[in-house]
Amino acid sequence: MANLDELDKAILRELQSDARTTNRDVAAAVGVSPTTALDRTRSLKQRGVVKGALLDVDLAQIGRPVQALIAVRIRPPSRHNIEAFRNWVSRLPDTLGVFVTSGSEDFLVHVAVPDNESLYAFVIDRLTERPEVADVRTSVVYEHIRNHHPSPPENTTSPRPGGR
Amino acid sequence: MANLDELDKAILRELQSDARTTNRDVAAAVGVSPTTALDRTRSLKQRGVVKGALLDVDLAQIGRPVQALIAVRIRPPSRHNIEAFRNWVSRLPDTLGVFVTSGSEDFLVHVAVPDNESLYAFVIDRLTERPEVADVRTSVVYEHIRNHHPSPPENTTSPRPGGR
DNA sequence: AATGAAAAACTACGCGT
DNA sequence: ACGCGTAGTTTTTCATT
Repeated sequence: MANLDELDKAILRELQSDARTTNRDVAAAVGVSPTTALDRTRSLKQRGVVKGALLDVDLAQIGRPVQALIAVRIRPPSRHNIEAFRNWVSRLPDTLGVFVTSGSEDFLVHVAVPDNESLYAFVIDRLTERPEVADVRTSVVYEHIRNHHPSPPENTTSPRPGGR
Repeated sequence: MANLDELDKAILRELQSDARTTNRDVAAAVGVSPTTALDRTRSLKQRGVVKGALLDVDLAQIGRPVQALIAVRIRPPSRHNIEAFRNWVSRLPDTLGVFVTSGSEDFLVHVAVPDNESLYAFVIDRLTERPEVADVRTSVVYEHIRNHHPSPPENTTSPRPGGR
C-alpha cells in the first residue's frame, strides 16, 4: 500500500472532484506551487495510486437507460468455468461491470441496456448460450448511486518509515 | 436521449480511454481541427452526455483492499424507509456505491474496507444500527472488473431530425 | 469547420532549504 | 529528499473567414 501524506491526500481529493482540474488550480487549492503539485501528481500516477482518468458518461443519454444486476451461478464452479465465463461476459457491450463473489452466487453482472426487451434478450439469449451457466437471477436497478471520492481510512496516519 | 453522430461517438471513445487526453490529441485522433473537437466536446458536456471526469484510484493502494457486496432487506419497504436508508448508507466513507433494486433484496451496497475485520464491523455495527434493516447478506468480492467504455447501442444510427 | 494569434497551462531544469 | 521560480514549449481558446 502506498504511503500518502496530507498533501497527497489533498491532491487526490481535488482530482477526485474533477479529474480534469488543471494542475495550476490543484496547486492553488492545496496551497503549493504548480511545480510541487505536478511532482506529486506524477508520483501518484507513477506509484499506481492513480490509475487514470475516466469519463463519466450519462448512460441514459447514450441510449442505455435500463440497468440490471444479474446473479449467475456457474456449475461446476471450476477455475476453468469461472475464468471462461468471466472473460466472456466482461467483454459484452452491454456489460458495465462484473463482480466475482463468494456466497451462493458466483457472479454479479451489472448491465446497461436500451430497454426491458433487450434485458430479457440478454438473459435468455446471451447468458444461456453458455453451458456453464446453471442459474440466473435478474434484478432491475432502479437507481445506482456512486461515491466517486473513496478516501484512505482515517487511521492511516503512518508517516513514512523513518520520517520525521 | 442525446443525438450522437459519428464524430461525437469517436470523441467519446477517445476520452473514455483517457479522460485527460488533450483536446489537440483528440482532434488528431478523430481527424478534425482542435477547434471542432473542442466545440463538440463542450457540446457533449453541455448536453449532459458527459457528466465529468473521474479519477481512477487504486483502492488497495489507498488502504481499502477488501471489497464486498452487501444485500440488504428493508422492512417495511416503505418509501420513507427506503429513502432514509439510501441517503444514510450512500454517505458512509466505506461505501463505493449503492444499487436500489427490484427482487428479493432492496439494496446492494458495494463497500471497500481495509480488512475483513472492518467488513465485519461495518455489517454488525453500522448496518444493524438502522432499525429499518431487516436482513443482511454479505458476499466478498474477489474481483471487480469494470468496462469503462460503455457505447451507444448499435442500431442508434438515427441522424438528428432534419439533419443532412 | 478551419486558420492563426493571443492567453493560459504544462514541464524541464536548477536553486535553495 | 522536498519544494519553488524561471523560462521555453505546448495547449487551449477565440475572433475571423
